[in-house]
Formats: sequence, C-alpha cells, structure tokens
Amino acid sequence: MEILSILKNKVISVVEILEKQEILPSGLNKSLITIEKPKDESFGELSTNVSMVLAKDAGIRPRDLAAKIVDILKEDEMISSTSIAGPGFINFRLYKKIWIKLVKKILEDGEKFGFKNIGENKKVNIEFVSANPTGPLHVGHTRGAIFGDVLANLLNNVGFVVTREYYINDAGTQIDSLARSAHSRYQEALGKEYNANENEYPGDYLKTVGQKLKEEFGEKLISIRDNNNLEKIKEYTVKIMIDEIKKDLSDLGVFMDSFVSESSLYKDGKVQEAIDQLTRLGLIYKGVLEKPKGSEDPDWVEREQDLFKSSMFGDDIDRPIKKIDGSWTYFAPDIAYHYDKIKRDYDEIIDIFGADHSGYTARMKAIVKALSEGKKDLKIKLCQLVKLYKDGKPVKMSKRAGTYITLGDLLNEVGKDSVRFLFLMRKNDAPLDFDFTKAIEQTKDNPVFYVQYANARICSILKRAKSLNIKINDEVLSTSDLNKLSTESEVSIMRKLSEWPNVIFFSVSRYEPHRIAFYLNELAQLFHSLQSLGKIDHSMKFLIEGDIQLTIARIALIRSIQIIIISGLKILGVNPIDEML
RNA sequence: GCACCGGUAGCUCAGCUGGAUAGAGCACCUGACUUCGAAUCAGGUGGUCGGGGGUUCGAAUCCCUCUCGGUGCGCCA
Repeated sequence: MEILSILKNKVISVVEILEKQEILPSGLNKSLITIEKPKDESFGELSTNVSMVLAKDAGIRPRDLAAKIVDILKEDEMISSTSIAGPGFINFRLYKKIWIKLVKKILEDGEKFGFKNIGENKKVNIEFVSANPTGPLHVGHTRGAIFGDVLANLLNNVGFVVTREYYINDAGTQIDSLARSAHSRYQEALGKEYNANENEYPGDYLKTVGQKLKEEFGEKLISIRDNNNLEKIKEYTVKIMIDEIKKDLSDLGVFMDSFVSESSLYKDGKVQEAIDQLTRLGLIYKGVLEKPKGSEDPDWVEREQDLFKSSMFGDDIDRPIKKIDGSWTYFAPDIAYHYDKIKRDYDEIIDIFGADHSGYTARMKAIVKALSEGKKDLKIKLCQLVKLYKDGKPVKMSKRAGTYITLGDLLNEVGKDSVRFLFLMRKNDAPLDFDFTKAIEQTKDNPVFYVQYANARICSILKRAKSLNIKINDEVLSTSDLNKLSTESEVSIMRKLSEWPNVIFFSVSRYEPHRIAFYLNELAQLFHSLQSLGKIDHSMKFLIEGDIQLTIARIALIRSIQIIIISGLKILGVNPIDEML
C-alpha cells in the first residue's frame, strides 16, 4: 500500500474525468504530476502540483484549474479536507483510518513492507572492490565495498538476481613486483639479510607471507633465477593476499558470489578473443595519439599503436590496447573481462569505481556499448576518495611507504556497524572526511547508535508489555482496533512510515543507498521525540494502565516503527541490536 | 590544456529528476529524568545555497560562463 502512488493515480483520474467532460483539452502530459509532503505540515498532510503543471497546456489559470480538480477530489473516500494555496498547490488531509490501515499493513507484511518487485528476476552483475591483491584493503576500498554491498542488498530485495563480483588483477608488473617482494621476505625468513628494494613492496604484511613460503616450500624456491620458482611464489602470494582480502571483507559483512581472475583471461585466450571481436567490428586501427597538453611527461614519444575507437562511443579520445613492447595495456584484459560479462547475459552490468579511476569510465562504457553492439549500457558509480583524519590532522597514506590505515584497523578500532553506517551517511559522489579519533571517542555523536538505540528502546517497551501479559504478536496487533491513535505526534510518525516505500524506490532507481541511512535517522528521531513526550505528559506513554485498547494501539505503532528500522538496518548490513551496553 | 566530481549555517553534510518561508547533526546558549532506557528530548542563536547570466508561474536543483578545491589524462594497475 503506497499512499502516495494511490493518490497520484486518483489525481490523474480526476484530470481524465475533466478531459472527458471537455473542461480540459485531452491528451495532457501528466508525467510531471507529483504528490509530495509539504515542507510545512500546517499546509496539509500532502499536496500536489497538478494544476501548475497542467495550467499552461490547458489554457486555464492554475488556481482556477485547482478549484475544478478540488471539486471532484474532495468527494474521495480517502480525503478528509482540501485547500488551494500559493500559486496553485492543492493541499489535502487524509482520514485517520488511512494512516491506521498503513500501520496494519506494515504489521502484516513485516520486514518485506515497502519492497516491490521492481526487478522481476532480472540478472544484475555488480562488480566492486576489485582491489589489486598486492596488499591489504584500506579505507578507500572500504567505501566501495560498503557501497556495492548495500546496493546489492537493495537490488536483491526488490526482485533482482544479483551477482557480487570481484575482479582480481593478478597479472602484470605490479604482481611481478609483489612476487619479488615476497621472495625477499622469503629469503629473510630463511635467515638472509633483508634489504629494502625500491621496486618492492615494503609493507610488514609480507613478512608473514615469507614465513608461510618457508613453511610450505622449505628452501626449494630460493633461486629466483628459475622462472618456475618465481611463478610459484607469485601464485602462492596472490592466493594468500586474496584470502586476507576475503577475510577482511567477511569481517566487514561483505560476501562475494564470484571472483574473476585477470590471469585466467589471458590463459583462456579471452583477451585475444575480445580484441578479435573488436577488430571484426572494425573498431581497432593503427594510429598516433597526441600528447596531452598539460601533461609534463618528458619521455613522451609519438608512435603508432593499436587503438580502439572509443571516441565513437562517447569517449574523448581513442585508447591504446598495446604497450610499446607489444604486450597488452591494462585496458585490454578489462575489455576481455567486460566482454565476458556481456556474454554471461546480464540484464544490468554495474561497476563501482574509486574516484581515482574516474578517467576510466568513458572508455569502459564505450567498450560495453561496442561489444554488445549497442544493446547493453554499463552503469558506473563512482565512490569519491576518503580523506582520513586522526586527531583532526590528515593522515597521509602511501602503499609504497607502507603507511596506511587498513580495513582491518578500521574494524578493530571503530567496529563494523559504525564504519558501515558512517560511510553511508555520505552520498557516494561526495568526498568523505573520516576522523578516526572522532569515530572512536565520540560515540554519542555517531548516528548508528542513535538508530540502534531507538530499536533497543522499543525492545524494552515490548518486553515490558509482555511482562504485563499483553499480547503483542504482529498478527494480534494488526487485527486490533487502532483507532485510539490520534495525537498529532502519532499521526505524524505514521506519515513518516508511509514514506518508506518511496525511500526504497529512490534508493534503488538512483543507486543511492545513503538515502536509507538518512531516513532511518529521521525515523529514529521521531520515535525518540514521541517517547519523550511521555516523560512530561504521562498520558502520552506507550503503556497506559487501565486503557488496554490505547496501549495495544500504541504498541502496534512502535512495533511498526521497529519493523522498518530493522528492515532498513539489515539492508545497510548493520546489526539491529536489542540492548545497548 | 582536457575530462569527471564537489563548493549549501562556525564544522560535517542532506535536500526526494523544478515547488511554498532552504534543513539535520555537531558546536554554542536556555530548559527537561523518583515512572516504558537522559547514548534521549524541547526551545534558541546561526545562510549572498561559490560569483554572474539564462530558461519559467517558480531554480540550491536545469542550461551557459567564471572561480576555487579534489581526482585523472599512452608505454602503472
């Protein structure tokens, strides 16, 4: 039951009646009509812009049109009063029974309330994190991980079949360098002196890898001249790194369905296959790129290379697929990877990138359009960078220098629930300033506690009600007489509850999970406020001695609040705890 | 030079594909617990929505332009 869309349909059908009566010209564009909550509740509970939107095409002044619409609308069984205001807004209030019906519906539906089947079992692939397996995940990856995971939860809950996928960059020079770094640590474990090499990763986490290599292989792989040995070390090290990453992700509450490895794309000939396909489509040619104008690269050499015509598909320039030594660029296996995704026949392909890859989006969209021959549209969501502060000062992070805050650090010091919620209190394309110290110390300011506390409070009220032998299961509540809910605060919170389906809809259709977090915060606020009323005026308490009907009605209300808080927190991957410590 | 993202209260940020007098948290000031959890609540102070044009009944929102900040721009991934 979505009150807003029901009312919108009612408004539209009123317009259609007026069209039929030839009071309005037929065929008016009704797509801009909206039902919304006025900023100021004194205007009314809901309002519509219908008369302003249609006035021009209908050739009638907005307020006159509003009057004609109101004449019909005021007879509606849901609408208790109407008024016309401002430039032509139609404001109206609904009968209380409508809001009470809503509460009952929430109690009937439980946590699935508000989730429509938008997806209709369409297959979605959502690729995120995809960090290079050269070290542990850091805060930047964390943001993408949370964003992707919650988006996946959302899509899953509205009827999409979601695959969470991680692309492992386990090929290329970085991985070679990782293998050499691991080899150095392996030697160190075997008693040789460790000399920091400029081209190697300095992080301490590789010490463990060295130890494990020693335990696994003894001294067998000591000679790095033997290429097979280096390959073995590479394979083993990548596996350990991926295992670490999987563990960190699972501690964060993120579980991938699928891992695709870059090296397997080479092995299976998929890179060549994808490039062949592009060649067949006539989208590869030999050409020379201009040097970027502001770039201060002194080593720039103009040369002819194999280019993909990405500018045909909205990119600024064409992109090279081969390096000077004839090997593939980073772009080439990505082409193959996305070709593979296209062939796996997903209805939607979504990539979550960090902002440092923003320059990459145009060419990736281009490749998907090209290889799907215009049928698929890659959706890319960018997560802006996370700026980390400690004691109010920015923390400089460098993988090379080995100084960075890992996901593990975050989870240890801040905790999963706080990290997830705090990261979602920012929309994805705004940069995120995260003060480590603040997140740990000032837990009172942390919105996740605020929302969890609301749930905990509701839990204790329900517990108390139970101890008073009041039947409070949802079925009983939903079939009880709830007409005693009548104060302005109560009705106002019911109106808030009615927004939940809309919040979900916008979060899904615009890929903006932060809306859920903000909504939960607002809902919790209304609840805390409602509960506090009972402190001043005891007749406003939830459990009223001697008035069982009122008590049950109020329990039904707070239980429906709780259902939505729990449902929302689950989407965010945050624990709806029953008791605060 | 070009591309993408941002600029909203002292600070951190929302603003629902154009709606009415621009919101929240923190900070600051004033109040509220012998009762269902004070990790809470009520009230107050605080704004040139970066600047300037345009589109229209109506702009923080859409278009143009300028400006500041972030990120990126073949032979790294």
